[in-house]
Amino acid sequence: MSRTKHSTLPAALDAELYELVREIPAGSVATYGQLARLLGRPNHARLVGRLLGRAPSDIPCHRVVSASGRTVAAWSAQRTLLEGEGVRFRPNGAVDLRSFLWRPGAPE
DNA sequence: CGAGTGACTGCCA
DNA sequence: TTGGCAGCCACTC
Repeated sequence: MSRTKHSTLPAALDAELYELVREIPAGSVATYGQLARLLGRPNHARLVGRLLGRAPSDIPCHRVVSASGRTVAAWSAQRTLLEGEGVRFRPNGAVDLRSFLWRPGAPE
């Protein structure tokens, strides 16, 4: 186990998170808190963000935004990628979650 | 072991 | 609608 015994979180958490993000269809977005909740850790939204930052390029982490619909400030390409999938942004620079928020289990 | 930091969230003025 | 504040957890110094 590379992970030290001091870790309070299961090592499988990151693997589950990556699979979850892969389930997000193009043209939809999810929030950090939403993913954290699906993982059974509603308070770990910040951890989700950290894991996504360390996530491999195979993960469409650009489909994850904050609860306000705000994209990563230091990641200008994220907005470009989302727009390329059909996601529209509001004048204030935030995603219109009301229309593009991913709904697990719902038909596309 | 304490303090600071961060791809966050929800409540309140 | 916008902005400020506290709570949250893991990592780094």
